[in-house]
Amino acid sequence: METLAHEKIRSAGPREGTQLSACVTCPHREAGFCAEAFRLVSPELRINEGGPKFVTVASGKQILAQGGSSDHIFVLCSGWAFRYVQLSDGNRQIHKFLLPGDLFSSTSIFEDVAHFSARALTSVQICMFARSEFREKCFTDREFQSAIARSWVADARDTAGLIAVLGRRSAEQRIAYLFLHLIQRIAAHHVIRERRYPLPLRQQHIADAVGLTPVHVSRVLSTFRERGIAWFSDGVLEILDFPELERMGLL
Amino acid sequence: METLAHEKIRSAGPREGTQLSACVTCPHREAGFCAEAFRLVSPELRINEGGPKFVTVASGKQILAQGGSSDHIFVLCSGWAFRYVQLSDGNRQIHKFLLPGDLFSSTSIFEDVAHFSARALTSVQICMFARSEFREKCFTDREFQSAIARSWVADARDTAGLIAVLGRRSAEQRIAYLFLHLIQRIAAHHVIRERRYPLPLRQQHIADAVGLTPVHVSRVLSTFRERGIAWFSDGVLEILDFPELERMGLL
DNA sequence: CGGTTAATTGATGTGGGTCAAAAGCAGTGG
DNA sequence: CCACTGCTTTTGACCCACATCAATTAACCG
Repeated sequence: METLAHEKIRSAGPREGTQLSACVTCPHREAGFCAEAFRLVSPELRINEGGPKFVTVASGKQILAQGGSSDHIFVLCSGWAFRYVQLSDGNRQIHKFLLPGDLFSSTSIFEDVAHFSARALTSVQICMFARSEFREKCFTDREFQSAIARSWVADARDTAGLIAVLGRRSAEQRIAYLFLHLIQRIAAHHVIRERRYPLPLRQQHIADAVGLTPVHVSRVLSTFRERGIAWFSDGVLEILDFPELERMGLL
Repeated sequence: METLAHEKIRSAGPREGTQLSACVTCPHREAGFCAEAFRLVSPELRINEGGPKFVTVASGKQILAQGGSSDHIFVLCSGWAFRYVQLSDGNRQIHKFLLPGDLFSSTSIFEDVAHFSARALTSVQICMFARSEFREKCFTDREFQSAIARSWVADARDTAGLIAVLGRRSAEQRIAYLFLHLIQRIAAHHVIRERRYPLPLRQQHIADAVGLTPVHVSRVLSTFRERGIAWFSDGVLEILDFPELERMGLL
């Protein structure tokens, strides 16, 4: 269990400077995202004295462990990560991919024991806030509470969608759904050129997210290519026939 | 689409009286539950002038329609209901069974358009509160906000569990999980005798909840009977070998 | 007593899992 | 520059859990 405790933790310097430098070190150069990460948490929030803590976690490393507790709220500043449930048989089920600006979990504001694990997909920068501060702000700041609520509602929506997809849809529909879902979220931050989306996943992650085996994911992706629907490789997804993908992936 | 608009809506009389009479008419006689239903919403909450509205909905009727909007929050007072997502191909995926005392959805406090449908499983009594009141109380009443947060956290937990089960578990594991999950929730209100639990579901509902066909659910339930694990029929679940069920249904 | 809805059971089909081999590719070190 | 290693993806052969289709029974009900 190599969780955050094992990672280097440093206190942030001046906010603007730290954000920008964090972005520069991010492998995806998502400078625009870092601002997003703080829109939610609002500028005057402070942990103890020195401001929020920043943490860098290497690609593939575990960030949170299911059942573990922390008195911090995590916000992803740069890079990608994902939340998952670890099953007793060693399998895992990914239930959310985290993009810069996302809270790791909005519920973590009110629960100290995490019911999920989280892992870095790329090298990531994380910002940590004291739960007590966050919770207090939830009572006193209406704007803040609304922001949390929006994130909560979006989460509930996505989650219900994923349940429906896992319960009722075929392999290709599941993957189409996942692609469409991620595309939407990426497009919300990014300006996209030529329908090419950065998607730093392995086929294994897709499999873990939609309840298939990596072998079968590979086969389905092959048919997507043959049929001229979408081309996924090396962390880039290129959409060739959007209407068709949408037809398959729509609930 | 026969939603609530088509149902008889009447204003509540004196609270205590109405609650109790509601319970008497409930086919499951869950008198103890109704108190639960109001623990969350707290006694001094009022809609407009006349107090909360009560609604009775017959078994099998739709209560909320996905995409529909309402400016009320629904609380289930008696009977069972369920939330589901309606798919474009006519299938549905149940993602939560509602027991007396449950909010239909805690997110509905902050979203006016529902992302799910809801239907009565038995004849049910529902209590409706104005969203504006609910939301306001969320800002001003810490106790209330904590209660909402608890319900939210529990929901997120259950939801993550269900996703894992749908993505990674076999038919019998899914059904075992569902049984254990419901048993836990029932036992939280009820005193249970002889491991017999009232579960007013058809096999169709089980199928819709765990992503199987009713035919296959029937087969799995048969093996549960043959193996002396559990006996489900006529809305009653009897557990014969709890350890075995738990072994199968555990995440 | 027919009509309806739920559950059971059997026969058959198939989507996706499992197993295994091979190929591509990046990193590493000599 | 090349062999070696580890990781990911691809491909093929085979299998099985669950779906589908269909017929039968059971329970309920006006």
